[in-house]
Amino acid sequence: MGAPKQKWTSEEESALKAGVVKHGAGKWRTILKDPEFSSVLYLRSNVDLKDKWRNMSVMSNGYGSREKGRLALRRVQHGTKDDNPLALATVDDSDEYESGDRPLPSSSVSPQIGASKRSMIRLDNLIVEAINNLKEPGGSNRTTIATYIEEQYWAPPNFKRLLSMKLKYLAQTGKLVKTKRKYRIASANAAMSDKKKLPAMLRLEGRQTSGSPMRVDKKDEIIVPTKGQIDLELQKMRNMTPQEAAAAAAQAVAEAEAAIAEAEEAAREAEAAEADAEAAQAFAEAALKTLKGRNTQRLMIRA
DNA sequence: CTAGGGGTAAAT
DNA sequence: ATTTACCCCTAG
Repeated sequence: MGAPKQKWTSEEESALKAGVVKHGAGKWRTILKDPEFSSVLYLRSNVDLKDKWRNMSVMSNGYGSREKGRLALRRVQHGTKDDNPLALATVDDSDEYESGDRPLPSSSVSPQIGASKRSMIRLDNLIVEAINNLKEPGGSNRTTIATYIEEQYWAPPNFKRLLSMKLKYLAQTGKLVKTKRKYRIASANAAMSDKKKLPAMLRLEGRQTSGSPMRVDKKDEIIVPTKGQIDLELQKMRNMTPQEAAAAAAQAVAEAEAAIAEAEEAAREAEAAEADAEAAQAFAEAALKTLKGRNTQRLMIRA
């Protein structure tokens, strides 16, 4: 009935995102068929892709389609659920403080309104993915992480700055542990004030090429797709050559993300909706700019 | 096939 | 209780 449950790995999510950027949202079967992604997504069906994309959209953005009923006022239900995403600001500690010990008071790192987060899960995921995939014993330092992400994806102009900001933030909130300039994913039971929410992505990609005994039902098929939707900007991009489209889309997305982060940084106290609106606008502008202008050469490449 | 509505159930 | 992954079905 339901399903045996198989969490999507970050590789799969990345492949899906890259696939959407490359072929457009909705071309699930094409993405699946693309040798570029099939190595990662061969266990998923076109419907899985569609559903996953739906879930992802619903999460990050407001509501892609499902869960249309509820609105943004999700926080504070019965006292258990108030995570505090934005702990930045307040005290700007001067960078390095190497002692491998972070205090993390057991109660309320900072009061926080905790109502506007909905926007920046992306870079977080990228960082986690980078650390996970780099698999360096003591963790990875900022440069290594930056290099990894830059190689796998398209790096925004101010990426370095963003990354530093993010890293600092993640370390502050205990999602990452910083030791001697290296970052590790926080372990499940460490650095968690109370029972806040934790990354929960430290599973080690348990899926391998060999046929797993379970779940070999009716997967893989191959056919051809037709539609897509994402955004009007991306629609237009589809008329370009695949490479141009990929480059333009990648840049637009990267810039939109940068805009999101900056919007949040600048107006941390503003509503999430506000930031989202700005991001959407930035996205559109970036897309248009890229469209009519230069052909960026950078592409998203996945091995 | 795809979008999207609806649902079950496993994780958290 | 919510989130997440998968399934199913229908209309287009």
